[in-house]
Amino acid sequence: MNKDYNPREVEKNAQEVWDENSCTREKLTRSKDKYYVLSMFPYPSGKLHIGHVRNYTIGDVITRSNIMKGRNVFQPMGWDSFGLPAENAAIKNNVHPEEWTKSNIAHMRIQLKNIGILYDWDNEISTADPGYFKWEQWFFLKLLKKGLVYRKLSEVNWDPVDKTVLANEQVIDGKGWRSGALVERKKIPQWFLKITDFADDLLNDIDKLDGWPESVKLMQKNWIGKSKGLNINFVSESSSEIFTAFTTRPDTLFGVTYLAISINHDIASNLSKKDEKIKNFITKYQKQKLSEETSAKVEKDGVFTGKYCFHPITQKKIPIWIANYILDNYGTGVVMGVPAHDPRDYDFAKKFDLEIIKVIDNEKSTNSLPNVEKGTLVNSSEFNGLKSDIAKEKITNYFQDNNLGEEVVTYRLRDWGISRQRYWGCPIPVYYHEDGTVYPVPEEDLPVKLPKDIKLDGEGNPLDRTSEWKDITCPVTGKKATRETDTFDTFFESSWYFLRFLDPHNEKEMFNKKFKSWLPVDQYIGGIEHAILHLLYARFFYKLLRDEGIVDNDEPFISLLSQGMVLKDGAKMSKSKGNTIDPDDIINKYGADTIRLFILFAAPPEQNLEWSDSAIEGGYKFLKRFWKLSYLVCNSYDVPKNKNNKILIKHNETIDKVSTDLFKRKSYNTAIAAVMEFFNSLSKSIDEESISNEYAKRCISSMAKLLYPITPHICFAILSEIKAEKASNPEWPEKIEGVDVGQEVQVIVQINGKLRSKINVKSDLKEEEIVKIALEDQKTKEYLAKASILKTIYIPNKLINFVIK
RNA sequence: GCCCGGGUGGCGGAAUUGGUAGACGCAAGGGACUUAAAAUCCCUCGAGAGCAAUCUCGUGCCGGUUCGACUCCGGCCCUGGGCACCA
Repeated sequence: MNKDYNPREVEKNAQEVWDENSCTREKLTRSKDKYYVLSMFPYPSGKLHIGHVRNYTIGDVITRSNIMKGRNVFQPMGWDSFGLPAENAAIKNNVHPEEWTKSNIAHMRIQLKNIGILYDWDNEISTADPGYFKWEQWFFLKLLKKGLVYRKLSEVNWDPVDKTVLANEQVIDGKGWRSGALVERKKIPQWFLKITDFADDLLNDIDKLDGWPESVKLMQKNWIGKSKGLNINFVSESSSEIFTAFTTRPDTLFGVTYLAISINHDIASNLSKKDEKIKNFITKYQKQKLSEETSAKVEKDGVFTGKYCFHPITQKKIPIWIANYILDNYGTGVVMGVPAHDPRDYDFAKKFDLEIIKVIDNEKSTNSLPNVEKGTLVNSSEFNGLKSDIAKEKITNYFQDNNLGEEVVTYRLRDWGISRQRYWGCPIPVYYHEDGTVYPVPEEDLPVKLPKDIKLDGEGNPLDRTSEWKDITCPVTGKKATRETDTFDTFFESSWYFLRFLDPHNEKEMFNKKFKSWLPVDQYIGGIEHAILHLLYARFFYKLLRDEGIVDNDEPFISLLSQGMVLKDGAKMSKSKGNTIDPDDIINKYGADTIRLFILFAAPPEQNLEWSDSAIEGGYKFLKRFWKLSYLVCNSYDVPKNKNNKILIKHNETIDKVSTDLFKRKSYNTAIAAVMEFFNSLSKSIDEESISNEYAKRCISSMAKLLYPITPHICFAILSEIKAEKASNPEWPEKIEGVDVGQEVQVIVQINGKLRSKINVKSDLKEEEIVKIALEDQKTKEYLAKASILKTIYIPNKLINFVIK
């Protein structure tokens, strides 16, 4: 051990030892005490960013602390290597996506190794590897056979200049990012997975996810959005046409003053054939994207169809409009307009001067409309005076009994569109005959690989333009055929990667059943931005795998830690803002332990983290002090006798505290604070020479063990110096016995809830005795002098509150 | 707009089940060491009043519940994430 802390040397030594001792294959043969730690694998964008460092440091703390507790921990790492940035780089720098991706991976792998994370590198995977994506093609064909996959027309962002489909992020203010052309909506046939068949399964199983944050579970529940409502039939005046509107608020039925239908509704397109005005309206808004967000925010617009229908109860005539804010992928694409009780309908009615009838009364509604709250019905004939919930039920029954409508259950969740018109993705393994018939690629021809020789210039879809790849002869019929040129959504790859990690080199199957016992993943760690889509798709995929008998359980991730983002100057780090931090710079300057320490100390894991250059310096200083003190204790501290055991009590308290923080609370910042506190006390005891050499060593060793999961390199070096200890993955420290009996505790004394005094008492005293001591306390006496005690509240070992007059 | 988080000193944060607000750290100020600087070490550090003991106020804003509220309830403001083709 050198006198001075040299992170570069310390880290190199430790990493060499860990590298040599890795034996993943042997580990995976045993499932006793198995613990599968998974951090969300990165997209290989080129450089690790601080968010990755945070994610992977948390994963490593969980991994190392569990190894120390004797668990058999598997922690893999790989690459989510298909995706848009590779194509963008190809267009910009004329480099092949594969080449670009591979060199990024090579660089980022080194970066990860430099942080000292204990990965099972033998099991590394890359999703762009045909050995990986072969199995998702194989699985897709299973689903196709089962009828869980279908094709339908669906809208995309179409850049009319580049003749290409754009991702949402490539559309800026409605214009294409490269061409600047006004982006249009275009309907093309695309593949879908029937996730809606599993809506109830996905919803109900959320209750099994005890180890997930409530917020994430709630977000998923709301996303699935199961709701009971009523499909109401409105009969048209002029013909026998029926408009079925879905509503979750039958209680507002008497407030309906118009009917609004979506521009994509069949009736709308029929009318547009005859009416120029309607045609223009539809053409205009068909070019614009309509999401829930735009539906809420868009300037409401509409066109009157000239038609009316009858209110199903009052028989009043109601105008039918085509409106730009009606979603056609939720409900029926027809909405009953209730301006008084829906903000969007309100805006619409105001603009077109439609009638507004208030039918719900509550405290809030006295003078402000629209009012979405429940309340008591008014202006609703025989339903007047009923509360919303009862009215909903009665009105629903009325409709069912009179065949005017039907109670239905709807979901917000939509089927998962998995087609992407991109080159850098996994080819969808089907082909088409000239008549359009779909054929699955025979299993023995899998994987369908990507052609290497392609032209990527931002125009069109390269696969569509590569006829050597696209045009084939049908292996079954010998007829001319063309391959599917769409590739999978990259969420497809990340929905099952945690299986493949266990058996990455298997050429015969997706995943061998002997690894089943390693599932589900015990601890999953990743960014909160994935709370819905990725996690929902992975849960869905797991159920599909279960139904195929590939896995045995219902849910893939037992416990989930959703980490917050890393901010600089209050904003998300991004290249455009120029506020990025390169982890390499920090590691070069201070070492990996410092960045690990800082990133865990600066904020609790699930919260956003504000980056600070000066605070990182503080972490470095602490490690230097820790090194210096350890050196002193190991080399030149020689005090034979222990003078008091306060510091030993602190030793024990710190072990308790850090154990709870690491294993139960996942509160790494407070665990570090506790160790720092202990360090300060120990430092003082050593200065005062009140602790013996033997106990000082014991304290240093415990501290190195407590910090081992967080700053493993320096702790490895210090434990090596103490010699008696196992330096690599040591055991979790134990308390010193017999030092903390008969402790004193501080009890605070409050008068009317205000802190007035503090008393020290033995922790095993009874309530009466403690109250007696408190009443004798000088300060308390002063406050109680002229008062009478109305009530005494005692919280054991914490406080006494005298309520006085 | 909707769904889910967050708001506490100059800054990052702590307070685990409603019970001492500000642990731990950063920055700042003062001091020691040094020819000097760096490094290191020591002291002070929410606001106001007071010579002091000490007192009053204080956890985004307004109100409520409670002996007691950063914590629970109602309303509002600001801010981060998600809204289905970024991953």
